[in-house]
Amino acid sequence: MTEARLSPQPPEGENAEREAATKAQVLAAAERLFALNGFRSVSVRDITAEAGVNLASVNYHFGSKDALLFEIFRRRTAELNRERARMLHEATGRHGGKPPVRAILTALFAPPLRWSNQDHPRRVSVQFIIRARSEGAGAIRDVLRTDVSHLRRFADALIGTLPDLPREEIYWRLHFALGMIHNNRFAEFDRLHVLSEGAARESDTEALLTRMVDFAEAGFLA
Amino acid sequence: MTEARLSPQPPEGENAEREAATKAQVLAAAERLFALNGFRSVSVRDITAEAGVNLASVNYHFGSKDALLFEIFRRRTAELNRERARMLHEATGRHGGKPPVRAILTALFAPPLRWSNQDHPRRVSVQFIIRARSEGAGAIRDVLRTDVSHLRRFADALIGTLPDLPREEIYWRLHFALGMIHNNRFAEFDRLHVLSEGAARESDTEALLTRMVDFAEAGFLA
DNA sequence: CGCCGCCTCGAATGAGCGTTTGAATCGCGA
DNA sequence: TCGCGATTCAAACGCTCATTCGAGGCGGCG
Repeated sequence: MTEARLSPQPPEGENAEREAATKAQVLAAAERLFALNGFRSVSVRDITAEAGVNLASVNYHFGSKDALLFEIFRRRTAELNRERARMLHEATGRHGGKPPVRAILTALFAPPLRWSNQDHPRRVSVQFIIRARSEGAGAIRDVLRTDVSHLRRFADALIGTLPDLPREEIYWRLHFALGMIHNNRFAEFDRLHVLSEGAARESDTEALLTRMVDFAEAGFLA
Repeated sequence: MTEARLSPQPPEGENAEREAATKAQVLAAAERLFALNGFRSVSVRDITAEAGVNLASVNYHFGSKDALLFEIFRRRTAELNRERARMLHEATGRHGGKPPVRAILTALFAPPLRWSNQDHPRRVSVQFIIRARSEGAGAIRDVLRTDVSHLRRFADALIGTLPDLPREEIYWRLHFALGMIHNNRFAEFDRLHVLSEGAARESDTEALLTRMVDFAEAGFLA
């Protein structure tokens, strides 16, 4: 966890936005460390060391360690939900208001899967969100439990497309589909690699997306 | 987290086995607290207070807090795997060596779902296992990554029943099916309650089992 | 009765934690 | 160049944590 810090001052050069470089470094380091090791295992000292900034920066810029976690969570989920909603909206337009199940599921699955791509800038964000969802307490848990507006779009789209399926059934199947995504943690992939003796790899994102949509679509149309 | 302890000496009376009462109390309290609040959030003091035993008991009986976690994890996963293997074995016998997909999936899903029943003695164990799987580090992570012997039984059964489906595909779909179970955390159920406005409740275990098997079976037969 | 393992106890240890503090430094408009 | 608000810094604070320690209790056996 304790690692030597390199280049404390120059912010790696890749990022164009320059205002509040310290804040951005903290956000990036914290997201990465939280995603890999969880919230309670990572100390403020770990974060500031990795970011190459002073220990007090976290409390100065974010107020507390909890607030920092929530801030990252808020940003990433908003980003993810926006992308999903955009894809759902596009699919709705493409299909005259009633997108097929396959298009709805693709809008749900594609964003987190594409983010998981090897060289995607949001590579760790999906892992972060999954961890924050399951480990997060307090404010995060409250949001998870009460804010269902994002999911409702998808539930409503499915209800419109599958009018003969009882709503209760649709909610359950949506729950199952979400479980399929949340299981995409590094550790689970590792187990899959071992079990399949290397045959099943998640590196081909589009193939995995097709697989997941196939599976879930069949479940919804059962 | 800090709670007044009641009846420190008499072990609640319900449990017949009396040897090493302290050890058993610690195991029960730790499992419950870990399941509800996670590993890092729960202190040894919380556990011993809830169990009504001395602070030093954990280190005396188990060596360390980490070892305690691993011990509970080992016991519960062994128990769960045994139950699953038993059901798979029975289904295999019932169907002359080639159980249908539905029977295989039922053997996989039924044990954790039945444990989740309101008045089942293993009610918190499923939540504990799910949390330990996602939060556990060190020894637990190693076991998760390398010990696939239990899953292999199910993968092999599925391969035998679906000889035309590429093995790689079977491994992926098994991965998806496992995700459906791991998503059965209290917080996710809460969200489902809100989304469905109370329509979807997990209290009817057998109905939920049928739903899950229906969904996953369709995915496998797609 | 007296000894001896096993177990329990209260107390202490030292490390690590999140957070606070007040001074130093920076960047920039006047 | 000066002044000032925003930021960064090293240091410390107070607290909680897992773990350890040595003394004491207890039960069974000689």
